[in-house]
Amino acid sequence: MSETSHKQRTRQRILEEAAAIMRVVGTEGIGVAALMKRVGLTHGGFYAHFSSRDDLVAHVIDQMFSDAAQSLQGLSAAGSAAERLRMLIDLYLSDVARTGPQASCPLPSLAGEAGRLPEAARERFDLGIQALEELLAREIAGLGLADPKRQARSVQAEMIGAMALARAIPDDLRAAERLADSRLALRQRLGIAD
Amino acid sequence: MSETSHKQRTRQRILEEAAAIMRVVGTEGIGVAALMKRVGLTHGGFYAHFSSRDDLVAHVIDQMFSDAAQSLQGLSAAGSAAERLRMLIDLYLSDVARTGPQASCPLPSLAGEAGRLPEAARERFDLGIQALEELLAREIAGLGLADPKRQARSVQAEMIGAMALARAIPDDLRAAERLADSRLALRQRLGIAD
DNA sequence: TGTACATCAGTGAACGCGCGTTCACTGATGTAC
DNA sequence: TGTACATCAGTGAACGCGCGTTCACTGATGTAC
Repeated sequence: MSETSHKQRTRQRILEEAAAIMRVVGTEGIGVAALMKRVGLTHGGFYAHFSSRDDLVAHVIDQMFSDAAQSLQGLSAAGSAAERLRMLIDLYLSDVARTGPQASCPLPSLAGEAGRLPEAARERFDLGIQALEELLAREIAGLGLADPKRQARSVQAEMIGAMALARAIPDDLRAAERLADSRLALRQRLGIAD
Repeated sequence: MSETSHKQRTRQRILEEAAAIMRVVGTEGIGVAALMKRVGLTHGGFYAHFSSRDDLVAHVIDQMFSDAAQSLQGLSAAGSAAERLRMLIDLYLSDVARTGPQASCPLPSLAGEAGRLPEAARERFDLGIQALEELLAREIAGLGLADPKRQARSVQAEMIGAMALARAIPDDLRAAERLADSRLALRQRLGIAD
């Protein structure tokens, strides 16, 4: 018998598949049946793992944020605050994150619909907003800039807006250019353009 | 007989009602029957005005952008480029726009789902992105700043991200603070804080 | 080691419901004489 | 001015469909003896 039971592992597979899909198509972009088929199961079994579709969505939001947090994990070790911020910006606004959103931050694609999410999901979403805000504020404080909290919120707004816009632009080249523009603009206004 | 026929006026009423609603709940947030009821008609009559729901959505995107353009119309007359930009930022990121999105820009709430919109709607959305980008670039060029196009894209990203995030935050006070933060940050980095 | 049985993750048919769409009809409006 | 008729915006019942959810059942797994 393993620590994590077969059932727990199945639940996790459902969550990860749902997170990957909903990051692209939104929380209403896929149904229970289609999701379970992707996992390789039938739709009836879904309710052995989640009490309702809304319950799934709430947990998926959590999953997305912990995926994103994990992909930023390696960062904390790097050298100076400036280096860490440059890496964070380049990672967050990378073309990989734009086109293959496997573990990218859910904020850009879901912020617009957050207000209409079920209550539980909305609260978790808000926690995710605050977590990123605090992470940014900590690093910006490390740069010695004035008013790091305000700066962090402004930077967060640009990062999220830039990614949302880039994904909305049909032309691939212009979309990529957008991200490059914001990567540069952010470095410049934080004074960390090397 | 008036210039605009009764039918044309009805069509316009449907479009305006749909634009107001979809700005808040997204393009998939309301059905044909509920929309027509809001207009004071029955759902069957819808197809005398639009060939399908997707057809409506495409025209609604247009409607949203021309509403937003109209609400920025008065701006073009004002004094210096700096004054016009300050007014634009304050209008775009106002609390009125956040809470009562009657004629506010559709970009913040719809950017996240733009990639999944039907083709026609997606293209019109892209035109709206470019129109705002060019408006901003023109004004920023008027300030005499270097690389106004790149600056404009960066500013646009922050404006859209700030509004999307503010709408996603459940706490009213924190949401309003977000907007105020970005209004100030934008003025500062454009060098137009009076 | 081998058999009997309990457990329970997963199956798949069935449900009620709301959706987008169709269509035969109604009844107010405005023109023709 | 008054009547007869055509037009057509809007009505509302009906459709097929996919959704979230339920539930009686299956069959593989692992424990008891």
